[in-house]
Amino acid sequence: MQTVDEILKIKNVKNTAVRTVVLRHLLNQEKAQSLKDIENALVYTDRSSIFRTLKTFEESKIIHSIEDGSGMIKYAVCAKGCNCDPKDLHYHFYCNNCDKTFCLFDVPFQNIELPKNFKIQQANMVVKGLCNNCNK
Amino acid sequence: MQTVDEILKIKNVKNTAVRTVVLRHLLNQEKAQSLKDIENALVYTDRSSIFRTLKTFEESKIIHSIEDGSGMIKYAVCAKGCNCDPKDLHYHFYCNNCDKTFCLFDVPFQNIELPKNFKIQQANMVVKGLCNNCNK
DNA sequence: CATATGGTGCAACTCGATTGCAAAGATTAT
DNA sequence: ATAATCTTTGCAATCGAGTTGCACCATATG
Repeated sequence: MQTVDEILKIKNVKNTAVRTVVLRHLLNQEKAQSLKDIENALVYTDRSSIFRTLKTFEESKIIHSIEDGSGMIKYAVCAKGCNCDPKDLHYHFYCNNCDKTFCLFDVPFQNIELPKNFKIQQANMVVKGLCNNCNK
Repeated sequence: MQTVDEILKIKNVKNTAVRTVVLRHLLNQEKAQSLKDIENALVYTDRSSIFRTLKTFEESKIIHSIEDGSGMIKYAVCAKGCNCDPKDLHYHFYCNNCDKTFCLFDVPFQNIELPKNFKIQQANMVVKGLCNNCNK
């Protein structure tokens, strides 16, 4: 696992107090986080600062966003070397029971045969169901 | 193509003025519609009535919703025989240029090997890029 | 040190989604 | 047919995630 400082440096994003604490928080999570999640975890950090930090991180491809249908956009740290290209796509899993969203980095992403002249640029793939913890 | 009356009857949903006009509108579209889209098209029908109609239709599996990342939930009529089970899943395509969302009924949905003990119930799969009309 | 650039915190605002409530319409029981 | 009940509809208000304006502060640059 890369450190906060390493990631910011590689992605050419200036290190600040808010950015450090937000990125550290994201790195420590096993599930994708919403703005609200982060806000609740970092009580002393302002919502709009977190918001802008997330935008910065997303533009710099430090994190990617996921629309899991919960009504809130979730964010997760990109895998090392990720460039958010189609080749970096992966599935996400949303647990209907515990409301967690995971990146399924290990599930191979299959090429989709699009209709003629359709061109893929990104994708938001969310599988919903029960996670290993709730499927009992 | 089934008629409005047939669909409502099959899905056991009472036929009303609003339901008829909303479903007819949805059947006539080639792309998935947001609440706003429908509202704009059906000027004389109240927003909240359309909203509740969509909820009713979704519960009855007359339509399915798609989160395409545009910030608005889109709705499309389910294919005949669809039960909104995993077997009925299909990909959606969101055009980054013209903002249309299509159901890709003809693209085979590939089985995804989930991690151990994860169970699929539904999925929201959105491929983003350029549609055949905009990819020129 | 002076100035410019960018980050932060607060408060306000936007807009899609949702709800409360009363009126209108449909259904069922008497 | 009429009364009682349940459902649908329209209007207005509310909710909440996301976003922005602005003033202040921190850091970098000359």
